[in-house]
Amino acid sequence: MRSGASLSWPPATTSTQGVLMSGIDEVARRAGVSTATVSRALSGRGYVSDATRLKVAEAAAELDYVVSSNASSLASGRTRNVGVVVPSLNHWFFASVIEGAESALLRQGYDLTLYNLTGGGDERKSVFDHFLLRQRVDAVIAIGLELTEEEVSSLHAMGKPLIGVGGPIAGVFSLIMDDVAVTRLATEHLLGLGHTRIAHIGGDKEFDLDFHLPTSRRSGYEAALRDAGVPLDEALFRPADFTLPGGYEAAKQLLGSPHNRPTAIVASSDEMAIGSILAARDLGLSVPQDVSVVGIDDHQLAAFFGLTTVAQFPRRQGEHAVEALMQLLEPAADAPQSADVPLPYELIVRSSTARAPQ
Amino acid sequence: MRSGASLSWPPATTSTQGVLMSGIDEVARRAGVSTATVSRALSGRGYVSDATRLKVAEAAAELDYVVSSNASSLASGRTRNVGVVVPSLNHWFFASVIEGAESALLRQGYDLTLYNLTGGGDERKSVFDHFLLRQRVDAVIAIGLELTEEEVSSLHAMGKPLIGVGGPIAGVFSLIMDDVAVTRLATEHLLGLGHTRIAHIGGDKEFDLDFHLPTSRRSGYEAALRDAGVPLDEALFRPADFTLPGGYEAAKQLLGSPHNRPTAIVASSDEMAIGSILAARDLGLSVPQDVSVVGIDDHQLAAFFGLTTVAQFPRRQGEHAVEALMQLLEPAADAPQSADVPLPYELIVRSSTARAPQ
DNA sequence: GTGAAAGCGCTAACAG
DNA sequence: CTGTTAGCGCTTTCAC
Repeated sequence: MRSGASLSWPPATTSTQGVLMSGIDEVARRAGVSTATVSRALSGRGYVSDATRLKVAEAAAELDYVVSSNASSLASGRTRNVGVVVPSLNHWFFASVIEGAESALLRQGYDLTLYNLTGGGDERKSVFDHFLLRQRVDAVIAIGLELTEEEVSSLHAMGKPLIGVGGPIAGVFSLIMDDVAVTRLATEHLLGLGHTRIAHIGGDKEFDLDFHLPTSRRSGYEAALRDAGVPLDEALFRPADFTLPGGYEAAKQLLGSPHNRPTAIVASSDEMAIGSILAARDLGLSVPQDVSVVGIDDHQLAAFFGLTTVAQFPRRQGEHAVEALMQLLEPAADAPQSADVPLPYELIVRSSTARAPQ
Repeated sequence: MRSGASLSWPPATTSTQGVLMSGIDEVARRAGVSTATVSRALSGRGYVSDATRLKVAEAAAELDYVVSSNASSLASGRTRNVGVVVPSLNHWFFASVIEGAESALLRQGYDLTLYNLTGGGDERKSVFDHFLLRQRVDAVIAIGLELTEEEVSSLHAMGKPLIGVGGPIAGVFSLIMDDVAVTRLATEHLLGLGHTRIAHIGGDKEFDLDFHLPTSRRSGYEAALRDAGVPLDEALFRPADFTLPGGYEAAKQLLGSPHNRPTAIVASSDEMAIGSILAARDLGLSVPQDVSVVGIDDHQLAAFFGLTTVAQFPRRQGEHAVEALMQLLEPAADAPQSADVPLPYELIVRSSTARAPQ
């Protein structure tokens, strides 16, 4: 159970602090300047001569000085920390957005504190009523979450920037994909290969409550068919829950239908698309000879399954959210780019799609 | 791109803080006591009469008072925040441990700040040299990471408790599975079904550098065979990288061998086991009639694939780590349980294993 | 049990 | 460009 170390800690001394914590005044003394100058030199805000800045930097390095973020935050009102709220961690999309945000924040010297709402209602309430309000974060990023007006306005009242990723939040700046266009592209790929009986596995109502993502994607699919003059067929739509097993079930139904079996499937997520591929196999149908499958995401397993998909680059979305935040948080920044560019997406053709049979 | 809200924030006023931030003195005034009493009443440390405590709680509630964690941390030296360092988020095991830790911490009123090292060497250095030292965390949990002596000792010097999960760290208290026993159990399950040509897909050297996990698992496999009097066969071992594609490749080699094809496979992870199942299918072999497969993890997809596996409950490991930490961080705690209990594991039999053929 | 007062370690005016 | 001087909002001795 343990690797030879005892649980008690610190080893022997019970000093509250570690031993070698040098403070700003030690650095000041060593560099022969005032603490104010040290602060300015190290933080970069305010005028300091290059010579002084160098001396200070040296002194700080020699002493292994690291600012106390608490003292700094208390004095300045800025924490250099952002809160990230997610519904769950065990999802490729959320995890990827967080990874992107985390590395972008790290680069800026910011910390990321994570609030995972998997637990349920109580957790959510305490996060918004308590945790996010204790002056520990400068801003919050909400991923794949629809916030209530109350939640938005309490953050709002604290003067904390809030940015949404993966779904629009009423009255809040959000990064969202053009879901209509994405699904249209996937569908057009299939139409271009000569398919006309194209099924769609979309999200079910439950998901729609949050973001209308299922609806948007479905309308992209329908628009593509309409433009191509292909009649819509209710029987070719199946709702599912975005997971692999869900996609499997839905595809089984679609592909098992005795009449007019679809020759292609557009799934609203790669996991559902992979489930569809497995369902086809279990029915003895081959992909892509008998049925073509296209997903949306470019999930880590997509390549392995040879899945044709529309990539949506979630890591980049996380980075993007951070960049947008920085424009608000760091007025000094040279505003490298507006946050107003559309999120990129891209059709990646692999081996799960081919010319329509016959 | 945006949902109707402009990027500028806060809406109009440029006040650095929000509007309605009540401080401890307002609470004190309203409750008719001193700020010191409010602090004691709300934090629970120090003597306060029940009557006073109640009055204070009411006043605080009415004012929506939330302590400023920075001010509190600066004054007390405790941050009520723990740092969690992981190699990556997009892994079932890591994400699950974090989820467990996060919810346990939330329950204790602690925040979790995340340090994801996916980026590479530089990132890691700055996390350990800078981020973890700025007095923002009371302790750190390292998941699936081998820390260098330096890294351990700098945390150590700060007096910060450190606990490892998913691998032992030299000289540091760690939660680890009994990997030998786990793999032995999986192998014995197969032996009990009459299999004797049992292959093992383990981790490759790269992973062994960190935790000797591959080696431990392999020796559990070998011990089980030895005890059953089954001779070892080098040809029945294949290293892989713990991923689904990796398991697929390895299983293809194993199951494609012209002579003495194994009738069963023990994989060191569920993803590799699932890869093995897919490989068997692609070779036209059926699972479990022709070949049995058992994994280790109880990954979220295990049930869908009918995979027999040894569950290792990573969420619980995260919670467990937090409990151990709390014993150090909160002396007042009634020490409910020693951290010294072994981590639980459990064989879950599904449909990927059956009696050996013939 | 409760209040008064002295900081926690840094930043931000303000002078110079 | 740099130093002086006040705090940031709490917690915590120490008296009472």
